[in-house]
Amino acid sequence: MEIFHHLASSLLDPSENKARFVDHCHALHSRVLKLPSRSGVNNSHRFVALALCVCSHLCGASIDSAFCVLQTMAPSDPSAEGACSREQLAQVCKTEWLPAVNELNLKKFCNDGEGAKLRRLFHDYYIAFVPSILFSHSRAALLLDLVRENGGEGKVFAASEMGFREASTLIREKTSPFCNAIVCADVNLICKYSTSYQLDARPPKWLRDSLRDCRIKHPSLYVKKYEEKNCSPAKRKPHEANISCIHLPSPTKRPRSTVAKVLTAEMVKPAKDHNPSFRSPREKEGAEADEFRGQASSPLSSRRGERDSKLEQPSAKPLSWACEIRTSFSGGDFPMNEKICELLGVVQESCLMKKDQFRATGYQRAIARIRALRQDITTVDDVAVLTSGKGIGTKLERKIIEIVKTGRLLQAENVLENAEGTAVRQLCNVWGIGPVKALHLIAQGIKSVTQLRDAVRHDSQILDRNQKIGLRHYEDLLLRIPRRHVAELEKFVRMVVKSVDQSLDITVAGSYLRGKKDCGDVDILICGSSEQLRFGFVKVVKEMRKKGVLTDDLTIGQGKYFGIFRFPGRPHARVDLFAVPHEEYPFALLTYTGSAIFNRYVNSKVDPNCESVDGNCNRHPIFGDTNTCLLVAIYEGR
DNA sequence: GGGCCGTACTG
DNA sequence: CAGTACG
DNA sequence: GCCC
Repeated sequence: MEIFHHLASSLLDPSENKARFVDHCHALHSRVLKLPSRSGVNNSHRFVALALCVCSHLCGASIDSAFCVLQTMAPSDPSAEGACSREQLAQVCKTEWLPAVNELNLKKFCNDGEGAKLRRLFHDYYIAFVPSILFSHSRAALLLDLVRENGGEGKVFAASEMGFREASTLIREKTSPFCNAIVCADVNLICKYSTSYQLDARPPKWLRDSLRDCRIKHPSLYVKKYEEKNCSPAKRKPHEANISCIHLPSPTKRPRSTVAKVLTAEMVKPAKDHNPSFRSPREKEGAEADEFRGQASSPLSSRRGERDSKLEQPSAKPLSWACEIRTSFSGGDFPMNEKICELLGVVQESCLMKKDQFRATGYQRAIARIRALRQDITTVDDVAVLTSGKGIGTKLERKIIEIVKTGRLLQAENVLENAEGTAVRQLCNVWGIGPVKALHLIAQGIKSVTQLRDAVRHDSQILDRNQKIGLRHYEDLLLRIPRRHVAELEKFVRMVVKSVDQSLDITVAGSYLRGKKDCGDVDILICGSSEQLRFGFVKVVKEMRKKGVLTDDLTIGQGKYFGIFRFPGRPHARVDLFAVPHEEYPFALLTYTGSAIFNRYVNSKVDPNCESVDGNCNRHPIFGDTNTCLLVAIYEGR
């Protein structure tokens, strides 16, 4: 019922309407309780389904979009992520609720104004989510932002009015070039997103114009030079509280070329020009393509099949962009996959402890790939699904088969029994302590966090400043942060930021933006012009400290702040603040949204020899061709 | 057998 | 510089 | 660990 109250309070202002609305929902609610239970569908699923129907009915939108709206409005509602698949929910909607909801005619509770408000609300999410079929949902936010900033919004995205089919066509027509144009520009540029270059202005007019018209204006305009800035701001230490400004952009250490880089006109070409498969999705069918499609489609597109048959949607778009990386799927119920990931995770961690980072990366990629799967690996035959792609070779295959067959992994058990390994693992969980430090400590006879605390009491020299902070909050920092708490922090920080400078705004990036159901830390981008950030960023930090939310500072660097926050009555948690000038925003958002594995993938595509205008400069690996993203399911980390 | 991301802070 | 961290 |  909470969902309905939520729904009612967000949508219906006059309390009379609201009460009646809730009454009707109560009626539906009691109807739910009388329904017989069916396999895989419990009553909480029914509530969700009911809420979906209400949404859908009120807005005249598809159940799928309703799902997105609902998820956003009540993201932490546990029933929304239960074992019931989206397909099942849709089924429940159709068979059990849609008639009842239509019959009630809930629309009468919204007068025109409210109806418009509701539609607007829906519309906003629609914009944000529809592209998530074409782009992964985390990139969709980026797209949305860029599109809005460039005034392309209204016309292009009258999505909810048109219904899904037209919208998706439009988006395919318009937004892909948009996205390609900005974010994908030049991989080299993206990878240097924040610190190496400074654009003159944002958004440059030439770019704005061509985005608005979806056309290249004057080719010469697209050639832009990015010159190295070599200012070197003074270093500041976190405990020196009297910092008053930061320097943006950061001083640049350019590891590679020093030659000016260029953005070529190619970056604003529509995607179809680069990507022959863009428009002709069904060209390369074949078993491999099918499997890829099945494996790596985004959550929304997983229902494509159904929609196809129902609406006869002309061309279900296959993946064309490498950014459509499937994010690991938390809503599913794949016990064996989880088991495999858990056991491989143990081994992965042990590799990390042994400083065998590359082996660890190997495991990490494999785990991410399995997490992204939406089919449970229960038989040895299923394992073939994994080995046919990249990232999982013979040795991992053997281990996975072992797990599938026996439910155990000998190697993992050995690791867990190993006393030293356990000690290293525990110590490494302290923020600031890595494998080397852990081994040092063990050499001193310190084998657990408890012992470490004792030891520090006697000799505070054994840990540095940050490690002590990490140790102090050891237990708290191990906890994952529920989305709902992140959302609250977001609200709070935005409030603080606005109070410091109206023109600044924030974006919560990281795993939150990737839609994870909980997060290890919170990454917040504070966006504004360089000038405003220069003082504004530090003020924000100070202000938050003043309000008692920041309990410890870990580091304060050029435009970044790592620290620890706590809301009263809640555990401490890690928060990262990044000052992001407008001109860097798309790139910063891209990197800070991650995942880490995705970033590595992107970075690995950078051609170090690319130093000037030439065709090779503009490959588009992020939104690139399907062929390169078969691997991609594995790029979603935690 | 050799590669595996790029960057930035701390001490 | 190595170690640790960020995505 | 995987991939070339």
